Amino acid sequence: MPRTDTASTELSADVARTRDGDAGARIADSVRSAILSGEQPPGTRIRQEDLAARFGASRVPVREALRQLEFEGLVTVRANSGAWVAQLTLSECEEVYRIRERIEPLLLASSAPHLTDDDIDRLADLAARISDSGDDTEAFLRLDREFHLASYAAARTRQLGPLIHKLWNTTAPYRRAYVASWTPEARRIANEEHHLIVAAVRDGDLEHAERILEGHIRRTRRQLARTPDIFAPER
Amino acid sequence: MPRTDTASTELSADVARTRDGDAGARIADSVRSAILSGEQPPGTRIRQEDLAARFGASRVPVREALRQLEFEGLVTVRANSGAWVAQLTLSECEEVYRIRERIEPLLLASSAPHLTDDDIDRLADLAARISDSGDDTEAFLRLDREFHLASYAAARTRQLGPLIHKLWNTTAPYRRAYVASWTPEARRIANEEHHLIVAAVRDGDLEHAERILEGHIRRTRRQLARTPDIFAPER
DNA sequence: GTACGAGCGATTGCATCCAATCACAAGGAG
DNA sequence: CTCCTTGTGATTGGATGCAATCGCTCGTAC
Repeated sequence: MPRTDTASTELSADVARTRDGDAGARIADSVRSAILSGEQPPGTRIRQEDLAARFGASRVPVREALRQLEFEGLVTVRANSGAWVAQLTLSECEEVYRIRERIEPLLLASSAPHLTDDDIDRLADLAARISDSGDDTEAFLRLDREFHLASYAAARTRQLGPLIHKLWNTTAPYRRAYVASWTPEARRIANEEHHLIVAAVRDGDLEHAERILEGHIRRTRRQLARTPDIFAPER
Repeated sequence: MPRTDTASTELSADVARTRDGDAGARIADSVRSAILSGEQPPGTRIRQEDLAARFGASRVPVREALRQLEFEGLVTVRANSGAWVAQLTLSECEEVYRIRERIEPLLLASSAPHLTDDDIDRLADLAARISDSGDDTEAFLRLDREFHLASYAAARTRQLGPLIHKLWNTTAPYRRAYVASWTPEARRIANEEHHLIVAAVRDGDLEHAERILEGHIRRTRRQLARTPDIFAPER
């Protein structure tokens, strides 16, 4: 694996002799982005020793990292057995979307009043770039995430923000798969909704922004069932 | 500390020579209930060595337990410094309630269709016993929690249920304080709402049940600001 | 040929040990 | 008298090592 190899040297060099008090968090960060980037798809086995070697650390902080990721829903740990990149069933994924449907509008409403005009200009720019991304799925995923998270960035919230971040992350591996399956029409609608959100936010019409966002997420949820094969079998 | 002492012997005896693969979880369970019961109020320092000694374990599983509790929002860990029982500011607590307001109705709606008549009878019984609990705060807290969680118990959900459980837990130490400050009138309204929820569930009117529950939580949230002194100072 | 059980390797779980860091207190300079 | 500095004790962070557990293979009985 040449790719992970370069990553490992870079990271172990970075980690090697620092003692900032939380090596586990750094390891978790790295594993998290590996999962989010699709480098490690759901179901992949994660061995503690491997990670330890990759980071030049012992298995103790690795275990902490795995625990952290477990509570973030990105990793599944089975006692005395091992850890795997978490798999979601279709209904679990729909569940996450139903939750997001209800609380992301709340976060947007908390953030929007604190967004500056510059922030909103940046949102508009992102929305435009998403529209221009054509059928480049990776670009869409990256920009879409950036757009929504930027719209929430001004919220001064210690509970809701991190929670929603977590929900985004747990479904991230699957977004990649089902976004790729969208029709041009579905993408066009999503793009429209982005622009509508920007307009509502700029207008200060929080209720309207909330409603569009709710519909945006709901519509996405209803499209999930179109690609049931990407999910783990129901238990 | 005679009280924690008895607890310690009991627990260490229980834990002593089992190796079921997750001592950390067991330690976390115990610390969690100590926090939820009010035995360890917010702000209490938690020393790893103490816990390790109490459970006859080393500090390694204790650290895992603390991490777990940190991600549950019950404990705050500062690197190289220590762990404390988490403190909430008033606005953080309100945030949790705003979240619950939006997603607990969803959980109720997921659960209600699967509740048997016996389950609903039991809910009605709990609602009655809550009404009868007078001004016994501890009884109210226990029964109220039992009532709501029982109303959610039939939901077959791997994401939403645990999340709401977590939200309940993070605010538990404060519920104790502000419920004690409720007027008889406030309690009476809460009791009414419990009965209304039971009636709506029995009737199969999910939308109505959702609306009452939402109002139930919102009303509670708006009463929080009446006891700002029990919360940590805003940062 | 199939099903069951014992043995072995691989991997995790936990205890012990050492080093790094922080909080606090005492001392000295301004 | 106040503020900064320095050293010491207490506590956490992480590495190493050993024991328990699990999955797998191979052999054996039916």
